[in-house]
Amino acid sequence: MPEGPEIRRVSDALNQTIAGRPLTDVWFAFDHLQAYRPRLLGAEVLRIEPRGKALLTHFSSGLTLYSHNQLYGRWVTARPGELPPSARTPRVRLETAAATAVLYSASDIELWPSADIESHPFLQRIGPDVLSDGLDAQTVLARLRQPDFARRRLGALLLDQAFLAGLGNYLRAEILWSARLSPERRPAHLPTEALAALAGAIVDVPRLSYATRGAIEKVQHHDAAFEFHVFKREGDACTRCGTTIRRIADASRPLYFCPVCQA
DNA sequence: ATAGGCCTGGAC
DNA sequence: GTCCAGGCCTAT
Repeated sequence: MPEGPEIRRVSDALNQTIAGRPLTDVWFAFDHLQAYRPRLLGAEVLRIEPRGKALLTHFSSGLTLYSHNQLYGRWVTARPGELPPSARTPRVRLETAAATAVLYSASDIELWPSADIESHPFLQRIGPDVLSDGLDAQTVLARLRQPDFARRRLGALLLDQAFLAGLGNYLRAEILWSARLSPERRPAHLPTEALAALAGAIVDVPRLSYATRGAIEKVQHHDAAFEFHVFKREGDACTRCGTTIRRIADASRPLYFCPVCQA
């Protein structure tokens, strides 16, 4: 599940179902991980921690499961003993007395000593999680003003996990629309009010998505309140000014925007 | 900054 | 089968 809000939803669900209990069974599709089964059986699932788009599952036996879903991985929970029917490839199964959690399809799965997990290359590289509690507009504003970030085009900057972890292709489009900014703009050249609007959108838009169940839920349940104003809406009328939404390639990814009210 | 590759699933 | 994708890494 792609971006920060969706990852955090998954993390919430796993914390509510399998955390706080000992593992009654554990299974990995990869032999080099399955070898750790004896060290995990009976260990407690302490908590599941989102870090940008990665998830850390901490166990009481001193191991941490690092997983990254890329575009295709997916965690599913089910009643204990049951395996959710899926055409996908199961890669990890965690079982407690309360629930089963299965990770499908993901290819980016590792077990680390919990004490060393912060030295994981991905965690070393990424910036603060955009959805973390302490992240406010002031913090984001200060980060936007750091010279290395301030010079970048917004279209590319917002995708860079080293700037803020958890933003992705739909959030960058919705943030830029919300702040009324073109992807060509650069923080260093923005007037103060525009910079403040950008910082505000970076804080608010992901939180709105998370609060309204995440974009993926919209596809699955058709009742999520989070609305795309531009993402995948090429050809639609801009909800703000009526102009036709356009799609271009930006940083090798599709980017949707309103050519009139985003300047 | 950009292209290409990797991995997997889904839409066509 | 082909192409694309809400991601990320490496090479240029």
